[in-house]
Amino acid sequence: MAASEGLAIGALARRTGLAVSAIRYYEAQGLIAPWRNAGGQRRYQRADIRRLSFVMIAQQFGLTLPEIREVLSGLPGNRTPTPQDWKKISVGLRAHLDARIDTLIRLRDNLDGCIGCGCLSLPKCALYNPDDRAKSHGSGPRYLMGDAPESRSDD
Amino acid sequence: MAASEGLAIGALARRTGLAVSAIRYYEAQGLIAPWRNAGGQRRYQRADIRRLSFVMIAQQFGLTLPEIREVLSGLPGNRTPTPQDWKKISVGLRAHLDARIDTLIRLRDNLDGCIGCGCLSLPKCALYNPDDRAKSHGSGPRYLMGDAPESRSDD
DNA sequence: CCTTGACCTAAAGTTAGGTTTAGAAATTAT
DNA sequence: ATAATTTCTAAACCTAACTTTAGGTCAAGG
Repeated sequence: MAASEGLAIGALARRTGLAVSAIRYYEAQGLIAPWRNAGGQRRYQRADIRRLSFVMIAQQFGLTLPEIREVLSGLPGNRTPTPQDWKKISVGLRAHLDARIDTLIRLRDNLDGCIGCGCLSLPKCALYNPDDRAKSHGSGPRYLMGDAPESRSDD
Repeated sequence: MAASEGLAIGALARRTGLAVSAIRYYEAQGLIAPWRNAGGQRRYQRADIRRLSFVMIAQQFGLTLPEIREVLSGLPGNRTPTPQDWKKISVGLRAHLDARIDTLIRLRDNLDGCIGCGCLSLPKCALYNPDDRAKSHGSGPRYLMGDAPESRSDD
């Protein structure tokens, strides 16, 4: 139990609730950068607990790992982040979340308008053009709404 | 151009904007059930345009394909769905959407509360327990928030 | 010293939602 | 009757975000 040797990966895992394999994966994705001890094992700073916590929260908000890496790059590299530093990058998260909420609310309003109108399959239906790409998760269909129907005879 | 022979898969693809491969995939997932013509090719009803449109909209709302299949099972099997039928299952969508919006708003409020408090890594932070599983997309971490930290010494 | 548990790397496997490819058969157009 | 499209199936491939496995090393306790 050396005082200032840093946390081993297992300890960090217990502190964050993440799997050890996930922490190693995050490192491969450039989200966290431990140093190595004499034996080649990873050692982490206590501040990394907070860093990983931030990653988990940002994921709940729907950000991808590359996006989170981008946000984290807003932290100072030369010193341990202060609460102010965290606050600064959290504001970016807030904006992201606001945008997602707005999109969903607009989608819901459109649905309300459509529930009664039976237009569900017309290309002009508002639900088809939420003008945000609604960037679906995963690697979804590339051709979503690619081209217009051949004629205007509808179904 | 036979009158009542049904739509070929390519025609349905053009009408919906989906890729042919996606339509076949949806069939494999039980979302749509065409019949076959004498030569073994798939033929679709005009009502299937609307069915697939519904699938696309539900996806934008964040439902998974199994969930969509479940919702679609609320349609009558013996006849072509009427606007009333569509309206009925759309109400279910609306509920789903409401729940998602509520979750995000609660998440946002928690973030607002946390931005200043610097608690980002404490297990008791509200952001850790949005009590909805916040079911992340993909096959995410199995151990999210699995067990509590060993001691209460925090970072 | 020796054993046990934690750690290491690299590679392969997993899920969701599809796409791509390959080779063959059915349709449609000329 | 051809030629050009479409469509068919099965299997492999793709991305994201991880987990699992295999085989070997490090660290701590007795």
